[in-house]
Amino acid sequence: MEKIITRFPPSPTGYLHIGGARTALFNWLLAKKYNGKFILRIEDTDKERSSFESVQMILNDLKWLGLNWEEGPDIGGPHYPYFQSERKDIYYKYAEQLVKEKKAYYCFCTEEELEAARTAAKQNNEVFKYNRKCLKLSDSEKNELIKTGKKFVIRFKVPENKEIIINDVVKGEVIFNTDVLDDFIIIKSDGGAIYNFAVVVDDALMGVTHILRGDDHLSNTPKQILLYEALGFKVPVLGHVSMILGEDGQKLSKRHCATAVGEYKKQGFLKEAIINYLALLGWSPPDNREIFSVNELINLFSIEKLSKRAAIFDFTKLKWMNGQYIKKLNEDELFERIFDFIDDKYKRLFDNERLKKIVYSLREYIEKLDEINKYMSFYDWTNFSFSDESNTYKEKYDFKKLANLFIETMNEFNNLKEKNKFEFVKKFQNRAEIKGKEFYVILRILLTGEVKGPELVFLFDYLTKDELIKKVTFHLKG
RNA sequence: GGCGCAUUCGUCUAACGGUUAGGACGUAGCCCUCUCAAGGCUAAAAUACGGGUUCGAUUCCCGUAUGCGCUACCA
Repeated sequence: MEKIITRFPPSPTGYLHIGGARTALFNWLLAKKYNGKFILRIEDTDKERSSFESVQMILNDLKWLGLNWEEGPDIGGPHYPYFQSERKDIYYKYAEQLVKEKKAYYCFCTEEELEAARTAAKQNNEVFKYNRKCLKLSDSEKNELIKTGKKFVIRFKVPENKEIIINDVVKGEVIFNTDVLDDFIIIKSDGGAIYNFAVVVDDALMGVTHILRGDDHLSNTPKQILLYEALGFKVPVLGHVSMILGEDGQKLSKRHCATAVGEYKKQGFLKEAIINYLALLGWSPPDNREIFSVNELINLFSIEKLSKRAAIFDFTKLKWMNGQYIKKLNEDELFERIFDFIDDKYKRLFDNERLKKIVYSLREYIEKLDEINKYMSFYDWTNFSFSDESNTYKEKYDFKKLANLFIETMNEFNNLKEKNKFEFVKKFQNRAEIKGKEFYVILRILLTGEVKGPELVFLFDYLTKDELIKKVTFHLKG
């Protein structure tokens, strides 16, 4: 079997979009599954909108997700260069070839002329198609125009009334008639290639065998197939995956939630969770499972299970999945990955060993790494404040008195190791004379000011006797 | 406007002519429990509409509706 070669060709007009990441993932999974090759190519034919910063961001985010490539702009490869902006000559060469074969022609019509024709067509309720004015130009007329320095573009001569059949591996057979197309431009007046031409030349030259991309490209595909055929290239396997939408069914945008992969990283999403969630958005596994490691995804991935439907991005489910991954992390892994998210305040309060254990004790409470600080205050013995929910208890009990009792009792213990903490709690309960569950509510308020939170026993596990006393002392300060 | 694609619980999806239409997130309830989470169990919740084809349609075909995409010297 021929080696599978896939690619991801982002245009560097911003950060890596979550939808782009999914497209990259599908292509990457396909390449990995069949021991193929995954190529990264930068589509920066539009100089106005492209930037080098974007290239950097996109590369970083892809690397962070673990979607590595065998050929690309930073590492090179046999089909160098991997920036389309540096491949101008190649495109021009192939365009000239088409002109020579009379499959394409020079067009000297100005943008203004075309715009006028377009608006005229619109007014008459007609479909605009380029009128092939320049196709009728004689060689001498052409040469004359070129001599005067008149700018020109190269147009592809679209065959008339021909059916183009796309055997899309996702959508199935899709048929277009060439009559809906007009002679589209392949080379701009500045000599640069238009997207549809550049992709075809690049994919063919780079030996790309399978293309999975957003279905916004489906309508471009007949043009591309025409070009493949005209250039004598083999048409690769094509699959158009539906797009990712926001909760209102509109294209996913910042209005809905974060769209940049980098933003998810910043919020404390694990790359495993993002990969897993994205894989399930538009693809389904053979069984009912939902949590998959990257290797499992590589094994299970198949084009046949790609969905035709557009999918709405569900931030809540992503969070749930992220929580699942966080819970699976061991103490060291969690600490390493969450460290940068922890407030310096807490890093000063606890040494790393203790901080690691404390963070681990909170792993079931967070769905994103950046939520950790919200729960860290539970352990903060340098601060205290009553929450609103504790008000009714505040009226019922004298916390000043309880605090004194707490400290008095605590001082009878050298430390809180092992059984001591339970003995202390029992002793304190007896002296406080509060029965059953209510006692624990009171103890919780006394120690944290809250009526809810992580298990109280953690406090006795990870804070020292002195720290607990200091914490309770806040009640005595008026 | 033209062309194309899509349409199963609120959301992601399974069922490739025969199922009580399955799972997951979310929601609600119960259990566990010092609270909250986590976990376990249970419940409510879907085949857009109208025609065919067929013994039988979520599934195949044709319309309609709705949504989306393309229709650029953007990608």
